[in-house]
Amino acid sequence: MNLKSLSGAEPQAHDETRRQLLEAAGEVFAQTGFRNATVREICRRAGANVAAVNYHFGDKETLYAEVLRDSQQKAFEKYPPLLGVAADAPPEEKLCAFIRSFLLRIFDSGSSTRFGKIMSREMVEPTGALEVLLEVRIRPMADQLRGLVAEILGGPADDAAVRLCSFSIVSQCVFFHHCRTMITRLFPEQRLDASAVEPLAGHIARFSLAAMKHLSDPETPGSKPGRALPRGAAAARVRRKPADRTPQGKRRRH
Amino acid sequence: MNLKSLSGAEPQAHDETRRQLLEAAGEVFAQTGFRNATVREICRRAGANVAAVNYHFGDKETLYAEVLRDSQQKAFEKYPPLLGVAADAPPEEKLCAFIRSFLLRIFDSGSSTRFGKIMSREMVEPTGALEVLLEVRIRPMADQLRGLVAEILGGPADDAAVRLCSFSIVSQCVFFHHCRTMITRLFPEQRLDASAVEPLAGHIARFSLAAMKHLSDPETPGSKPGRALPRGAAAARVRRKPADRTPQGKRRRH
DNA sequence: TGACATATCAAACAAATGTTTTAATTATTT
DNA sequence: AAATAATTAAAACATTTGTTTGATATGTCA
Repeated sequence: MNLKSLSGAEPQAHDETRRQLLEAAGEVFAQTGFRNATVREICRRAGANVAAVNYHFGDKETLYAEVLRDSQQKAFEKYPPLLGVAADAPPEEKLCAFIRSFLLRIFDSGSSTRFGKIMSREMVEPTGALEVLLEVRIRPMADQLRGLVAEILGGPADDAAVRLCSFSIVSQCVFFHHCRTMITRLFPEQRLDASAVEPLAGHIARFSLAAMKHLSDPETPGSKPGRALPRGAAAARVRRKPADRTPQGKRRRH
Repeated sequence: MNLKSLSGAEPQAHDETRRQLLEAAGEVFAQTGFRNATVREICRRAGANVAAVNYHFGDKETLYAEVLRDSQQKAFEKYPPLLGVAADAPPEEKLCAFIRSFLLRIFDSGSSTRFGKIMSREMVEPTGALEVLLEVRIRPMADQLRGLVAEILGGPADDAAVRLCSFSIVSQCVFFHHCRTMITRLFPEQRLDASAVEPLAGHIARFSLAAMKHLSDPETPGSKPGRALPRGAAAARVRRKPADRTPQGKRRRH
């Protein structure tokens, strides 16, 4: 007897299992990462057999690649980099949109949150699946941002300066996601969900624009690049005192 | 017969194994993270038996906690937050030192690099060992930074603004470590080791100081906080076309 | 030297996990 | 309806991995 027809939740039973696997895998991978995720847990959530992943996707890794591709596509479909601004808008306004979209892609409470979570892990522990995404999505986005920054900075294009400023902008965006754990523990009052996007995007945009507009002001301190570091001053080491030598493990029976 | 005395590399054989375990564990944990690291690999590098970790530390987790404590202590001993500035120096100068120390702690090519690598992973996947570190090291450092920022911003202390600016500063520092993978692939020419610290610190300091000095300038765009988002515009989804239904796995024999 | 605590080692254990196998079931086509 | 292909299911497999065990060796101290 067909169990599916009894449960009565499947419109077409054709590749329903496959879809549910993808869905469940998205949750699990986002929550625990590629390596920590188990195909058993994925199949359990999908209501499928343990062998289902291998049957439908070949192996765990291809399933993961599929999930990454899927979540990335959905995230960028929903929040393209220049969401809601005209093509001829001034670069400052485009930058605001860029930042806002970036944060939305990370903080959206829907299933596209997966993208942010998975990307966070890919940063620390990249898998093969990152390669394609890098060329297809990340590099074009990086180019786009550098273009905006160059426009805003004005004057003769200094590649290094443009790159560094782009880093500064992106870093502020990813920070709130990557360091979420730490931020939440240090500042429990700091909201870190979709409702936080507007204020955060506002701050990042204002901070970065103010910085770029006045980066070359002569009065700014800290702009002495050749400044040497008094390294020796703090290099004095404290000798570690010999501590208790008893084994730290569970007490042995001797 | 004593193998150690034959190999002739141990000054005092007392807790030499323990020390070597700690050293090897530092490498392995930094390289692969807590969960991916195997005690077998650690013991192999330490030239010890598989049981050594459990004998000397009880279990893998306590060993990890010990490694984190150790690397954190070394990193902050070598690079305290306000490395090389006088106590009565102006806040701008202190901020420069703060940023430089932060980067040095992350990029130092010695064994203290472990601290940065391990912390990166703790961010994404925190373990119990993070708790103590948070209160002992991170919170004081966060307070210190907020103090500096408040001084630099001047005027009436706006807690939220101070916090956001602190985030902006720290985010730029951790970015270069956390997103190392991506940065290196996008910009192979960007150096990301100890030699990069001075230029990076210089940029971050200049960028952030310029931002804070001119954050409340009226001419800065992007400071319209209530700006609504045209959400509906991009929400149109593309229907996925039904694709080839053949199983993706290894061909079955049927 | 002999007794006792400490340390090391090889082997085994137990649990987790990605994958495969074989059979049964369901869907599709002839 | 019969035959064939696609899918699901239960069990087993093979490997990895943290930990434990029991024996053996080593160092210390009476």
